[in-house]
Amino acid sequence: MINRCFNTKKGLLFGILSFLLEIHELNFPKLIMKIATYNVNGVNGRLPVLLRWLEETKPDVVCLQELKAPQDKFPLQAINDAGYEAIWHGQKSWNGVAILARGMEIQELRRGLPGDDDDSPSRYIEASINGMVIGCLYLPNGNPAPGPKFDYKLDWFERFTLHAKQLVEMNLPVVLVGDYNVMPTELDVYKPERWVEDALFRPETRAAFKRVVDQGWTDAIRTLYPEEKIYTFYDYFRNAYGRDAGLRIDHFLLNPALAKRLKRGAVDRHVRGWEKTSDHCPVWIELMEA
DNA sequence: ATGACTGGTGTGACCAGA
Repeated sequence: MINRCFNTKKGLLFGILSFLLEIHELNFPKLIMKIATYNVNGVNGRLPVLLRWLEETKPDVVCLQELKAPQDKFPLQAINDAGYEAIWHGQKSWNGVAILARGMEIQELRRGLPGDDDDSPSRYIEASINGMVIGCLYLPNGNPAPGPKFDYKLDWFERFTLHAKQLVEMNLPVVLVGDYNVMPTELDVYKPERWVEDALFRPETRAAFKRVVDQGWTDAIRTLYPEEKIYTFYDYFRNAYGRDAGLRIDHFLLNPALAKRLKRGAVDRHVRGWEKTSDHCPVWIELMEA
């Protein structure tokens, strides 16, 4: 078979090319790094969906939000069996964030933001993976607004903004990814006029998001799709998914060192149509290796 | 505009989500 293959010029060329590709693969195993974010809305209740999606799309790094599980109820064994290492910051009933990585070491840098109280909700975890800093966040919802919950959202945003300022200027690639609970512009809401009073879309919220971006961050998905309606969340109510009545609230912010490596990205919208699914869709980007 | 779903908790006319 091989002899016959190399008996022709075409066959020989094919053989050489295959050999070179193989060498290339061996020396540069990760030309593309795929990073995903997924607000699972309960990591244990969502486990079959999460594992199915991991198997289907095989991201290299995954940021999860809304684990809704205490620290000792994180399904580590199932995640390991799927081929992923994990660090997580759990909490009883609500919140909770995790970072998963396939075939790479995860070095935890911090959990919680500078200035958080000791008993603050589990909304931020940060790690270094393969020379890249990854901050996984679950920003407070803030409703009803105005009120103490909205004040808490803006306070959290302020602490996050200060931390982001430290990271954006680093000479390392940095991504701040997760559920921001912000629709940055009218293009990110199916019906903007209905949401102007909502904590996810109020002028103060959008202004807070803009202050972070203006530090020098790149909103990866909006950069890839400058004009398109693209949603990452659909309410369980009123057949929102079927009507495409969605919101874009899950974001990747890339610092300048990383933004130049952005190649592709998309929402795994179909996952929202699965049985027992989250109200959020997984979202992912692909980065060229430096 | 309202209430419609869902997960977690642990049976609460519960809470919170977005």
